Amino acid sequence: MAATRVISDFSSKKHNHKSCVKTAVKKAESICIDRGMRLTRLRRKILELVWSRHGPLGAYDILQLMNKEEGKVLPNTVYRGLDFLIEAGLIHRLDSMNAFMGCADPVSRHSGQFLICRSCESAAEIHDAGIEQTLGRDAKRVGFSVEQQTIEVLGLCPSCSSD
Amino acid sequence: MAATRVISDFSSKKHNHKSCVKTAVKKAESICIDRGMRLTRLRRKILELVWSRHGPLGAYDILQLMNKEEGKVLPNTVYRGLDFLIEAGLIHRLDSMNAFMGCADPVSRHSGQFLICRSCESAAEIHDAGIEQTLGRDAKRVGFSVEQQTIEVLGLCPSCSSD
DNA sequence: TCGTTAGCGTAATATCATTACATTTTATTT
DNA sequence: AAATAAAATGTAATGATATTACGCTAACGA
Repeated sequence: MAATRVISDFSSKKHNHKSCVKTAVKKAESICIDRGMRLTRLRRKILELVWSRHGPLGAYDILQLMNKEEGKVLPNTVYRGLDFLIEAGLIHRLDSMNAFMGCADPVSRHSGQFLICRSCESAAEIHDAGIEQTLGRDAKRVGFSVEQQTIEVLGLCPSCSSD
Repeated sequence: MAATRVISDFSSKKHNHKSCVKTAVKKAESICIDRGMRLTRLRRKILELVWSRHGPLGAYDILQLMNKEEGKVLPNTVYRGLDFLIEAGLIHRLDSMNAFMGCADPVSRHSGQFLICRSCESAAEIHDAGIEQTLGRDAKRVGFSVEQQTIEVLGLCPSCSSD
């Protein structure tokens, strides 16, 4: 059985977050160049804002940040940016929260698997190929062909568990 | 490894759907009596409407049906009914669709695992204990304590695949 | 450099969900 | 049976999330 990868763990309080964002933007730039996609100023800015936390961020939160840091921006603009970033695999959408989160491994295209803390709203992304396979097998059994998986686990992160 | 159970399969076109609804309501009544919960006229009606399809139904769809079949009803009323039914385990919420679907096995409490057809919007519910276990083990590895799982697979059902 | 396409600005609107408070119904106590 | 308490429902307003439509501009490809 394939190993489980932790794509992004719950972050320690003292990590240098700016470098996370920087790394994410670098990866995004290189991916977009490779694929002939255009990471415009606006899109890059939205990506940075999504990465402002190690957890999901709502579209209207992003909108607010945009309005603070850029000029006036309307919802539509943010959603367009988010759509592009999702399309490019640079962020994931967390359906159970109506929120968005940066992907630390955008090179390998995948549906995200998330552990979401209901207390501090941080989240970790993992990738367990076994789950993917198992779901695929289950689906096949009833004649269903899989296109996309939503796997989101709600609970408490290590630091909130210990409180 | 525990076997995968199909809780509700994709329905054949010729099945007698009225009997599905009837069965669901019977189960609901017996469960509520057992647990001292009150399945009121309104709640029963909402349960029936959720069961009007073998697939997820939106809250405002239900609202519309309510307005047709009962007198005037406001959103709040529907959401309250849905909250009760979820609480009771009689229906599930599908986060990826903002929609609700009846549970054919409400006796055993569980988070649902769904295969959702993007074409005809029908859905099947399965329960693969292995996935639950595996996710639990993955979570434990990073110190996360699981409370609830959202597992929703989007794709094509057997009959839409063959078109 | 011309025509086409992709990106963005802007407003309006659609869709999904909750809050707050009044009223009614049901259950519990006396 | 009457008084009280608790649960359910009625009603209006509002909040939160997301999309549509249309026009303009910037970038790209021939």
